Amino acid sequence: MATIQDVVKLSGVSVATVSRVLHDSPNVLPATREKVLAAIKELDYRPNRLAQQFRTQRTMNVLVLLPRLGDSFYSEILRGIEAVAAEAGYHIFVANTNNSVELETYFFESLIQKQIDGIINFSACLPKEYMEEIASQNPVVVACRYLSEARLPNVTIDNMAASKDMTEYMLNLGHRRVAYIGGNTALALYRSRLSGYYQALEEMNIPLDEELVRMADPDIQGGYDAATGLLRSGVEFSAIVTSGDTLAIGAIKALEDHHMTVPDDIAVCGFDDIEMSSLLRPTLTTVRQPRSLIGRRSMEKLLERISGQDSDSGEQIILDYEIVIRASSGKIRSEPG
Amino acid sequence: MATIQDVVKLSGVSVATVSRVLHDSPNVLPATREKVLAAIKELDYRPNRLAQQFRTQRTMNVLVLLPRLGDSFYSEILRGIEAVAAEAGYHIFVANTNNSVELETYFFESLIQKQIDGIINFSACLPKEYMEEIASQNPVVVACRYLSEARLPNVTIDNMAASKDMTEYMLNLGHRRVAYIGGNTALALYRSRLSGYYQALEEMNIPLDEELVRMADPDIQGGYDAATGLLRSGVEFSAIVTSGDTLAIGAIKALEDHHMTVPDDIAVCGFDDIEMSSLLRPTLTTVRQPRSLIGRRSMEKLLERISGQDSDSGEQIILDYEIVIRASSGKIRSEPG
DNA sequence: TTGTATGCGTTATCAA
DNA sequence: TTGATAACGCATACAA
Repeated sequence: MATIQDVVKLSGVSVATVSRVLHDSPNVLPATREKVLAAIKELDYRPNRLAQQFRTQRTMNVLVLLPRLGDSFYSEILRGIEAVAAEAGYHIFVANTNNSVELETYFFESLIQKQIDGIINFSACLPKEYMEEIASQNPVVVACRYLSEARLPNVTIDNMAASKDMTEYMLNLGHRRVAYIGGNTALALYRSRLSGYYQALEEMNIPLDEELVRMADPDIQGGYDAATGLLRSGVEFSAIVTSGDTLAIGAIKALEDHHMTVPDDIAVCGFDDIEMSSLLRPTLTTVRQPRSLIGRRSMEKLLERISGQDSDSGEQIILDYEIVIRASSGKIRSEPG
Repeated sequence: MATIQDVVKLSGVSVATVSRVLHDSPNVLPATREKVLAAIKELDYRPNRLAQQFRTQRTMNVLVLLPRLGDSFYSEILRGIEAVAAEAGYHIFVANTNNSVELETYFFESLIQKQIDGIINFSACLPKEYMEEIASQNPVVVACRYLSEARLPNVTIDNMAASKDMTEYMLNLGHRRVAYIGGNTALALYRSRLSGYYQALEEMNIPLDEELVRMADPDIQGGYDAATGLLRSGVEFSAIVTSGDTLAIGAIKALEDHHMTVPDDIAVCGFDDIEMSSLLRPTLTTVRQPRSLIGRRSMEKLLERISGQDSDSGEQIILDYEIVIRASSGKIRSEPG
């Protein structure tokens, strides 16, 4: 690879001038510029990015941290992020944290060390205080995670309200024994959704039965296992609210395997509206998050943080959600079940 | 951030010694090591990665290039890659090319410039010759793409044979008018699968009707549109072979929307065996790729290339596939047609 | 066993 | 408008 020194030799000017040409500095004579450009072309010279980044502390790269790559929930979000990033000349890298604190720490170290210009974090397993500390000094946006109490840029829907709305919808269908299958409440995200369920019950004066509340890995298998557990425990219920579409899909499969019909025997609803949810039979009633917008807003916010315009690092961006009624929730029950 | 110079001042030794301690060099007196370690701890000193990388030309980072992030097909592959990478102390970054030559070029430039130590490329939109050129000088593994003629490390199944087997299976069920919905044949991957279809027809002496062959975007919508086109054209067929599960899923949806039953009216099969395929009704008959193994082997191969053991850059790794029979292909037809 | 000094390729400051 | 030169933080060859 040719270096700037090679260009210097061939063009007969100084490094400073080559650098000026490279960055379209105005104070270069056209003739000089031509000479330099010719040399660059002849040598097929391209500036060494690592050296540039080392020197300038800027990479024009942004990292998106996902808890689990391949969750289709994130693909549309990423498209939103990429659209905004491309416009601003940034490139997007994605990394998988597997909800591992170690991995997340590694990637945040990359940020602190300026190997990347910013992080949009959908993972957020690190302690809130630590995240706030880092976010106060580096461009960080947390999306779809954390409670509103966190003092850092945060793009999300109101998970509690959405879960409450969804639960209320089910209750209004006439269900009184409504089970809940949720993700690990160690994550604020799932805690919020569970609270929404609690609140809906409370407001409608329906007693809470802890037997009906199950925690599961937030995937199809997790939903399957949790629903199986509910059935085996013999506890009575006519509907299941979940904190994720994959959980709902797994639960439906378990119900079917136990010869029950959804929604006729048991009504089910999900959360997220992933692509699959409108394709499976029965189609899934769920909460739709504005995925493209989540992506766009997150990246816009990050760009503000990167360019330093935004000193208020505690801003929350709460986006609208939408309850999507499909087949899995069924119709109104004539008599409460 | 503290630098190595700060450690030098605090510990009273030279940079060289600090560096030795940092890299567990044996030739350091225990007492000296203690002093340095104490200083490092007190200053919370962490080596600047960018400077290290710039100096050593090594990053311990590997990039995985995907044509489209969020395709669940890749998630298990990535787990395989990550498992092998973690063992070797490497970290995985993922980037989306959207099948854009520009983006892919950008990321390969990152490789050439040593911003990353290697690339596993599932995208591969660049001209074969260009890729071969880069791969001959840099650690590159191409996976699930390209023909076997390419002279670079390549991990894949035999797409042609798999597609031929799958088509033969459908023909053996008694179908004679078998349509094909495939991805863009600009990609060798889809060319191979289409050839498999052709070969199966030829070997069984079934005349080829080009009206039955459709090209589509390799997603659900693409499959839906292509199947709709087939139905509207009025051409006769009793089965559809596809070059991807998403295409098959879209096709099934189109058939259902036209009041046809799968597999009773039309039999359908996919390719890849993505997660959804065993969950949708009807469950999908398809070709299963050994995804975890594809990931592991790709990363192993890349590590060999990185450590330079492997001078033979043309090695092909062809893995086994498996035909998975489920509901969408239906049973044997008593009378052909 | 330890220290000195050089260079990696670039940008940026200052002087001319 | 241009050039000389000093950083950036680290690793390492060589000397001591």
